[in-house]
Amino acid sequence: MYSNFEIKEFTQQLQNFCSKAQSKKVLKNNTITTYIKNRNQFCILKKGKADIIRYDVNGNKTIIETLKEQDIFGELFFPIKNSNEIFVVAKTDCEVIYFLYEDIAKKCNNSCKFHEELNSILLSLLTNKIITQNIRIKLLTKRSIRGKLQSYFDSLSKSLSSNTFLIPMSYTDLADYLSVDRSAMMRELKSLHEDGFIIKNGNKITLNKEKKS
Amino acid sequence: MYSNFEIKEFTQQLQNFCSKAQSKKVLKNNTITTYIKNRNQFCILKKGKADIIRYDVNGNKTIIETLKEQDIFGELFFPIKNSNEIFVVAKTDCEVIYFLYEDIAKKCNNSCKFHEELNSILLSLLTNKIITQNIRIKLLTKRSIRGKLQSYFDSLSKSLSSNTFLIPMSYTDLADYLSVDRSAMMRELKSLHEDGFIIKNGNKITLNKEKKS
DNA sequence: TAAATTCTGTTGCAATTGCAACAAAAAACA
DNA sequence: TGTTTTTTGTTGCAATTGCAACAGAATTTA
Repeated sequence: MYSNFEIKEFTQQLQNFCSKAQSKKVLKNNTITTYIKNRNQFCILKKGKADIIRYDVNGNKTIIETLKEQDIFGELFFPIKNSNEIFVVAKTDCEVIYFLYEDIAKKCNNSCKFHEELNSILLSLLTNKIITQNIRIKLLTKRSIRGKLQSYFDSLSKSLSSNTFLIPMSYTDLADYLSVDRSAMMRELKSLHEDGFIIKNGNKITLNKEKKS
Repeated sequence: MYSNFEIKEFTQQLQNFCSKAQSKKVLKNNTITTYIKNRNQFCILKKGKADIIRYDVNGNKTIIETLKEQDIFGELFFPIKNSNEIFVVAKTDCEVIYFLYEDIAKKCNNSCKFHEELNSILLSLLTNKIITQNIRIKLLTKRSIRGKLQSYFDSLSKSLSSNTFLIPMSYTDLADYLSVDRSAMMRELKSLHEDGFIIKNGNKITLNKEKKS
């Protein structure tokens, strides 16, 4: 598997190697891409943060995924029925590489080194995505809001190697991400604080390692 | 992307091409593999059905994934802390191909056609996995048991192109898969039936296309 | 800098869900 | 085949969660 650094190196150079890979810059709060039926677009987030969101028929918003640098996304992963269902929205100013699967992933006749490496890089990116999704699924399968919060804090704490951290999104978005009611989540945060599992100070959380469950 | 048929063709021949890919047969209810820290095993389910399950500290069982033929799994996708956390259990008699990532995915010097194709096939398998996971996530983010059931029935109905179908697992397992209490789920099934959204007859479900929500 | 918008924190209340427990049916086993 | 185990279907009750609504803080926009 490739390291984050190697992947970054490669994506930075992608356009030099392949004219089919295009890039664009998208300002904060703008739509990076919508999901279009029967198009097979891959995108790699070169810079910035973005959310993949869905609006259901009732207008309820769900954050499907939160994307960070080097994350991959695109229609290939969502066989959708109707367009206008899924959007990718820039949370900060972003830079995106995008290309069609057909244009780039097929073997070229002269089996160039570039395409070989691209294949390997894609493998790495996809594996990373699967890992991220597994973490999300683990979290969503927790039966209670408390369990979801603890699972989320746990993975955040692990990935940052610290018991104290800032929640990297608003509590409103966190509720969407955990797929629970915001006010119920706030109530549960208070209760976790009162029970001594966490210390909450605004969006700064400190886990109490003594108390585990 | 490769079709299911092409992938099947390829996996059947995998062992002829590569001595590192091994296979084994596992009888129903036996453990196919446990997840071992720092080992990078890929497995492809050649024949049969299997579940990836997790037991948490309280002994609660969660079905993380249900695997069917051509599905891919392995440690690469679960960065786990402790072994003995995740198991893959055969639901029917199974045949499995397994190999270490290191042994097989690295470029070989003579850039053989086989490795090139393997890389492309892996890309296809991983993409399929991501799609499956996205369906699961979509389902799990539904806030109510009713929503989860409808989302599940919907995708089942679509993949089988029929409004009538048999649930491919027991209701006990379905509750695990949807991550809800079984008795509450049974209650909701009854209510869906009474409200005319479905006709339930044992494990046979018929969707009422008139009623949509 | 003022106005508008979004986010946080809170609460009461109603609806949903989980838990526990049990009997009947079905499936697995020996 | 008869016995054991698992699954289904049900219910009462308690706990959790979602919904609605609101005020104040913080942030964004003009």
